[in-house]
Formats: sequence, structure tokens, C-alpha cells
Amino acid sequence: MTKNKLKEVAMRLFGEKGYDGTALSEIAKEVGVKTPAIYAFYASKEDLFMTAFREAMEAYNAFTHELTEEKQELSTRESLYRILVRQCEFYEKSPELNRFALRSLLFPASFLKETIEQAFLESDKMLTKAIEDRIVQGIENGSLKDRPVEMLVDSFLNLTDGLSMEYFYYSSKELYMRKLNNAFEMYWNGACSS
Amino acid sequence: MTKNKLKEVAMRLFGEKGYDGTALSEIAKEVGVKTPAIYAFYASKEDLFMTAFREAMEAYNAFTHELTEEKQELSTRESLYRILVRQCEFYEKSPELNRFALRSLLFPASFLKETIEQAFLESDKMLTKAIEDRIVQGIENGSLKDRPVEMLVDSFLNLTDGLSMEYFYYSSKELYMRKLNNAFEMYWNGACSS
Amino acid sequence: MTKNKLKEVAMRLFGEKGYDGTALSEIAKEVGVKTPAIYAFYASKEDLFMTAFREAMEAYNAFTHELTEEKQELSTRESLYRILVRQCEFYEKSPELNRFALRSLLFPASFLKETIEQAFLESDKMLTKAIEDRIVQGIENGSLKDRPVEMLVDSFLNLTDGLSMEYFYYSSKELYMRKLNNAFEMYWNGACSS
Amino acid sequence: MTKNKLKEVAMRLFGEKGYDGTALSEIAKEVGVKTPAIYAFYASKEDLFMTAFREAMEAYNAFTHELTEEKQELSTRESLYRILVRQCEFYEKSPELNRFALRSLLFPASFLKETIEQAFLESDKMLTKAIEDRIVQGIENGSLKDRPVEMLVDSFLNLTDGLSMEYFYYSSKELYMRKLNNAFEMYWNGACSS
DNA sequence: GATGAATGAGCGTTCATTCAT
DNA sequence: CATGAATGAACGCTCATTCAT
Repeated sequence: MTKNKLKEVAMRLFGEKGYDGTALSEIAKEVGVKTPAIYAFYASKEDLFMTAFREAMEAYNAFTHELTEEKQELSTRESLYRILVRQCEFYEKSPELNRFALRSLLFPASFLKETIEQAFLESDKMLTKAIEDRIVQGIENGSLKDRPVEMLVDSFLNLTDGLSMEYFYYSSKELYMRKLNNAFEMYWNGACSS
Repeated sequence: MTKNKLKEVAMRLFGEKGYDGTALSEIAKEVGVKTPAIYAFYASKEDLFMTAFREAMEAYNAFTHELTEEKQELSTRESLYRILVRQCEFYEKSPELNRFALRSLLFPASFLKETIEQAFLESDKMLTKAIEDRIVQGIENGSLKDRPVEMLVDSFLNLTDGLSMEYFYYSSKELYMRKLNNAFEMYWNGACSS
Repeated sequence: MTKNKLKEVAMRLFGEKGYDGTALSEIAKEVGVKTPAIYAFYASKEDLFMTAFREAMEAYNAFTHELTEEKQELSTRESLYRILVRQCEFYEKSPELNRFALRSLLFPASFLKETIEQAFLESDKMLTKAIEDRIVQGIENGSLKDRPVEMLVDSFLNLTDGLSMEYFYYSSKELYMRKLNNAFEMYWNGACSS
Repeated sequence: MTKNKLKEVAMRLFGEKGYDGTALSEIAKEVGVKTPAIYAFYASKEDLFMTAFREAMEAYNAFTHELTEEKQELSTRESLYRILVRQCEFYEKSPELNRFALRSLLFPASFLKETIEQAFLESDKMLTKAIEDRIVQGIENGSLKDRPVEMLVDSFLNLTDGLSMEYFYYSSKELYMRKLNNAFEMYWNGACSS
């Protein structure tokens, strides 16, 4: 289905080269149609972009939602570690989507600037909640030292932020995993020791 | 001096709207000259961009260099904390430069893609070195627990990476400082406890 | 019947916005079909236009023909006045058709330029004939002063031309009727006095 | 000067083929430049059109103004007749301008529809005034029969309206002049006889 | 009959760049 | 140094038209 292919190619190219750096003609060419064919499915370049953006947000929210819903049969440590791993898996499963989302978050196209914050807010909240839950539980069952939850959450979020940058910065998976493990190890040390 | 103003405005606009999203005419207009005047100083748009980029790299390197050279009269904890604070100060002193650098690093313009890694390498190395020095010293004088240096360094770098993203993501300085302090506190806990 | 609705909407839109200013998609949308459906009935945009044009000409000719055929039981004055009134009625009954016709006459679409004169010729002749008949009769029965017929006809035609412009220029019917009456009164004065 | 040539060619082509029927590329080609050169002088197609329109209005107003100012040394009859002749001269001197103006008046481009009435209002008023003056004077000095001024003015305006249509409809000057003379003769008959 | 998909041609517009002044 | 004029290339978009279904 052309419409879908267009959206996917668009997401990849917009993620790689930005909104202004991507010509509709490129998108069309990769899909194997001529440029005006795009207008049979999308009202404008902006519409195509926004459709891709909405999908990316939905995918991201769905992923975060899954994270929240996951059965908590694991130990606190494993449960937190699992968040990082799942995030990494998510990046690997659809790196284009994530590159597109990260770009939209940090350097939104001009027409997106006003909507962007709200768009990411929901995901942000859900992720924060998921982490908080695990941490509160960890404190309760004694696997984490009793510290202000905010501190534990903030620094874990910082962990994920740093990793998301590094994922796109470092091309080697090996290196990335080393960073992930090292960073988590340190976090865990700080979190459970006195 | 027109030449300088051009470079500065270019850096800001390239940082805000990207290479493709910034027209030479905008840059010229902000400086108060007509577009062709740019060509009296720069051979092309790419040249203007690269000049700005080189300056950003130099400034960043200089900053990192300063960090390395700083007299180590402080305790290890204060010394590491100071890195974060200095980084934050640097962001605040020239946010445009940093936005421009971050954008160039994560989403380089097409013609930069091949040079980009090398460009950031030096700074990266220097920063790593600066951190490493402090950490090794910290281990030696017993203020840090004896752990693989790589782990301590990786996770500290992850700290700075996360913070740099958050600086541009969160607009409130207060919130940012809370995140910084919380994240550092946790890091330090993990680093010096057993 | 779709075919007919298409022609009617086309006539209105071509009259309002001209040939180039009217997209087939607009016509289709107003009729409630998709653009390609037009091609089931008309070979091309030009064909649709020409069909509408032919109909307009036929309607105009029919109207003029009726005028000619009208039983001459009225006085000369009433008979001439009646022409103006009938014309006005015709405008009111199908203003779209008349707007379309006037536009085609004064500013024909490029492909019509060569046919246009001939198309209006017949109507012109018939109208001239109708007027002439009444005037000749008026002279014969003494209700009009004996003057060159050409002069009486030319100036009456000028009357109708001026009124047709004014009908589309002035939006108020009241104002238009005042102009009509005043202009006719003066004409009649000139025509029957010495 | 390119800017001026552009405006003149634009006025002619817009008058001949309408706003939508005229491509900027045609205008540019006739002037001997490439299309984008237009944008060095005019902000958009609409701007070019409006500039031409404003000039046409000014020329028309100037012409009407001259008419008003003309010394009234002539007899009433000659004075009124002169208006028609001057109008004809004006058409002949710049037929493109007049065709453009007439088209704009009767079939304004969509973006002009709201401004158009006001734009022609001033000229309209001035012309009406010029005619009124002559007619009032004619009544006062007895060369015109004492009749409602409105009637005399309305019907004279109808005369000019009809003639302006006929000027563009009939291509032959001879025919046009015959119509003009005949129509005026009748008008005058009606105006001065009882 | 009618539609969805697709296209070729063309349009208005922007932009980096050149060049004479 | 700086500008006005101009251009080639490209872009987003519209539209009449075709064709398989």
C-alpha cells in the first residue's frame, strides 16, 4: 500500500535529514511513484510529516505503556535494568522511528514547536510513573535504600536520556551496551548502598 | 565587523533551524546587509557553516581544555561536581553555540556526516581524560571506592550526556539544576560507597 | 441527472471565475461526484465548457427569438419598453447564464476567440431585427418621428448594452430599475419628439 | 527599466487573458527575463497584478479628473459630446489599460472582489459630477429642457457604459464611431426637446 | 457510470550564487 | 565592501487527464 510506504519512507528521511532537508521528490522516488502521487494520500508535506509524527508518538506511547503494564515478577534491580534493555530493543527494532522522534523532540520543525511539548508529555509522564512504581516498590521491599523518590527517579531518567543520545551517537552496539551496563551498575550501586 | 556578526548570527540560526531551514537571506537581514554581501567574506553557505562549526569546536575544545588544566585543589567530589557546573555555565554563557554543536553532533548536515565524528573526537578524548584524571586520583586518595575506572568514567559521561539533552529539553533552569544535583548525588553515592 | 448538473454548475462557475479560474474538481465537488466522473459525459474541460456555451447561446437565441415572435398588440412605446423588461427578466431568471455569456463575449477563453463573434452574430441579428421591426412600425404609424432607422436602432442597442453592463455592476435591483426607466424615458423622448 | 516593462506587459496580458490565464513565465518571456527575476521587483503575482491595477485606477482617475477640470467654454452639446470623444480617445491611447480595467470591474480576480467597488467608486463619482455639472449648466442656460437631473445623468452614464462595452466588442473603429454618434444624437434629441 | 491511483505538465515561489557596478 | 539585477535549479503544489477496476 502506497500510503503506508510513503509514511514509512517519510519517517526515515525526515529523521535522517530533517523536514527542510527532505524533498517530497526523494520520498516519492524511494517509494517508486512520482511526487504528485503523494497528494492522493496526504494534503501537504506538513500533513505527511504530522501523520508520521503522530504514528511515532503512538508507537512510543504504546511502548511506554507496555513498560508500565509489565508484570512485576522480577526483582527491583532486574526490573529497572529491564527498562533500559527494553528501550534499547525498541531503538533497535525501529531506529528510524526513534531518530525521527528524538529529532522532533530536540529540534522540532518550526510548525511543530508549539505542539511538541504536549506531544511528549504523556509519554514522559508514563515513563516517569513506570520508574517511580518500581522504585517505590524497591524501597518498600528493602532492596533500595530509603531515599527521596525524586532523586532516584531523576537520576534514572537522566540515565535513559544519556543513553538515548549515545545510541545515536555511537554506531557500535557493543560500545553502547558497555556504556549501558556500566552506567546502570553505577546507578544501582548508588541506589541500594548507603 | 560584518564578518564576525555574520558568523555569529549564522551559528544561532543554524542551531535553531538547521542548515536547510536557514536561508542566507535571513542571516544577512539580521546582520543588516544584503545577501550577496556574505560572499565578500565566505565562499559559500557551506563555508559559512563550516566556519561557524570550526569556531564552535574550538570554543568547545578550549572549554574542555580549561577543564583539564584546572588546578586540582578541590576534593574529588567537588572536582567532579565542578565539571557539571562548568558545563552548565558554558551552556548558559553561549546557548546558541551549544545548541549548534549538539545539533551538528546528533543531526549533522549531509556534507558534515563524514567529518563529524573526528571533529568531536578530540573534545571527547579531552573530556574523558579530565574525568579519568579526577577519578584515578579519587581512587588513589581513597575518596572513591576502587572500581574499574572505565565504569566510573562511562557512567559519568552518561551523566553529562543526559544533562546536555535535558538542558535543551527543559526550559526551566531551576528544574535543570534539580536534575543535575539529583543525578550527581546518586552518582557520587554509587561511586564512593561499597 | 449528473450530466446536466455538471453542465449547470460548470456554467455558473465558469461565469463567476472564468475558464482558467475554475478547476474541474470544484465543479465535480459541487455536483457531488469525483473529478474523473466528468469524463464519462464530457470529453474534456473544453468540451464541457463548449457544451455550456452552446446551451447559453441557444437559450439566448431562444429568448431573442421569443422577443421577435411576440404579438405586436402593444403600442410602440410599450413594445420597446417591453424588450428592456424582458431582458431584465431574463437576467433575473438565469443570472449565471447571462454572466457566463457576457464574460464569454467580452473576454472569451483563448480557444473561443475565433468562434465567438459568429456565435453571437445570430442573436445580435435577431435582436436587431426585433427592434427594427418595432421601430419601422412605430415610424409608420406615426408614434415615432421619421428618422433614419439605423440611428434609432443603434441607440436602442446601446441602451441594452449599457444596461447589461450595469446589471452585473450594480447589485441593487432598485437602482438598476431606476437606471432602466430613466434611460428608456430619455430614449423615448428623443425618439418621438422632433 | 525592467520593473516598468514587467508592469506594462502584465497589464496587457492580465487584461487579455485574465489573472488565472496569465502565467508569470509569459510575462517574463515577453520582457526578456527569466521568471524569478520578477521577484526582484514584485513580491508575488498578486503584487504585480495589484501594482498594475493601482496604476490603471490612477490613470483612469486622472483622466476623469481632467474631464472635470476642462474649461467649459463649449456649448452644452459640444461639452457632453466631448466627454464621449475623450473617452474614446482614452480607449485608443491605451486600450490595454482599459481592457484591463473593464475586466477588473466586471470580472474581478477573486482576491480583488472586496476592494473593487471602492476602487472604482471615486472615478464613478467624479465622472458623474462632471456630467452633472454640464447638465445643470445646460438646464440653467436653457439649452436643455428642464427635466430631473437624475434622469439626464443616468441616461448619459448608460450611454458611456454601452459605448465602453461596444468599444471592446466591435473591432472596427468606424462602426464604433457610427454607434457613438447615433447614440449621442438620440440622447441630445431627447435631452433638449420637449 | 463512477472511483482510486497515478502521472505529465506546468505554475508560483525560494534560494544559493554570480556579476557588473 | 556592498548592492541590484539576474539566473539555474529545485521545491511544494495543482490540475487535466488516463486507466484499471
